[in-house]
Amino acid sequence: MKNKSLLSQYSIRKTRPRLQIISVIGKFKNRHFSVEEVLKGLRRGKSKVSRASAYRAINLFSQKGLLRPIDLGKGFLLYERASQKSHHDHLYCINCGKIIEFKDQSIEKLQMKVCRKKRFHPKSHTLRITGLCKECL
Amino acid sequence: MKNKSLLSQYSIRKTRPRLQIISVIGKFKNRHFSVEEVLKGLRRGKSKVSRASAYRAINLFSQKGLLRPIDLGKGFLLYERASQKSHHDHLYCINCGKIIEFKDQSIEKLQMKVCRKKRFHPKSHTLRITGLCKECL
DNA sequence: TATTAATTGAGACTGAGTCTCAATTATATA
DNA sequence: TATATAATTGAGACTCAGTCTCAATTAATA
Ligand SMILES: [Mn+2]
Ligand SMILES: [Mn+2]
Ligand SMILES: [Zn+2]
Ligand SMILES: [Zn+2]
Repeated sequence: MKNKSLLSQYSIRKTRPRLQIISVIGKFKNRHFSVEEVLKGLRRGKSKVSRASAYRAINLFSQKGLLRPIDLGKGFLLYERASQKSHHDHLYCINCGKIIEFKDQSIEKLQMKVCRKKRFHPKSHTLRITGLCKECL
Repeated sequence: MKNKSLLSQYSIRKTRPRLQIISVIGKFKNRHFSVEEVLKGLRRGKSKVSRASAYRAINLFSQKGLLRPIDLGKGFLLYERASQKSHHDHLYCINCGKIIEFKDQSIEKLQMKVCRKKRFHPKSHTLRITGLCKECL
């Protein structure tokens, strides 16, 4: 089945909790989601997966590259399916919560340049711009 | 005295807790610091300022522009004196915790350009690059 | 100095996330 | 397929940063 092969693809051992979590995540489509939302989804589906296992699984999935954590400075992390789109950064509307994605290759290049100058070896970066979207004026 | 005038400068009402907090912050020099570190500093100096007041004061100072919050994704905020240097971004070494500051006007301009294209009104941004500093290879 | 509004401290509380450990389950091998 | 071994799980206690409440205190101002 599809979710099982997804886990093998990322060399993650297949267990019932993990498959249920993957299935809930699938329902979010393209949305960014939190671990607590995954937990709610599990509960709605009568799944008994524990909070600890949900956090463990989602950390593991991020580790293995299946998910990508997104830090919008909300005090908890959001996640997105890594395979659905490649690296990008986010605009975050403080009024309505909307998340706008963008990708800017020139910014990325300049970041690399800064790192070279400082002899810094980047592992990851977060560029988040907070403000008001056009609907919120 | 110096700290009192600092508070008037930012139109912040002068109270003993706030003056003690400012004085502890002064001791950090240029270092980025957390609220809990300020609290430790207060305790070391036998001050009885409460945790609630420390958080309240530091939020107020950030509001008023005396401090600038820095989000390194550690699960809590750090702060720096806003007047000591103008806006800049950070490289953060995951191995030794070192924070390297940088300022890149071309990156800032490209960010504005992204915002214009998306009709987004930026209020603030965080660009943090996480990785290994040259000492940590 | 008296009035009024802002600030404070104590400690209970919240929310996200981690930890422990005995019980369960997946995988590898015979 | 049965068994051994190692990985995973669930329950709930726990941590840590930060917030809240509210009566008591204190600052600004006249
Ligand atoms: Mn995204
Ligand atoms: Mn800085
Ligand atoms: Zn909006
Ligand atoms: Zn380092």
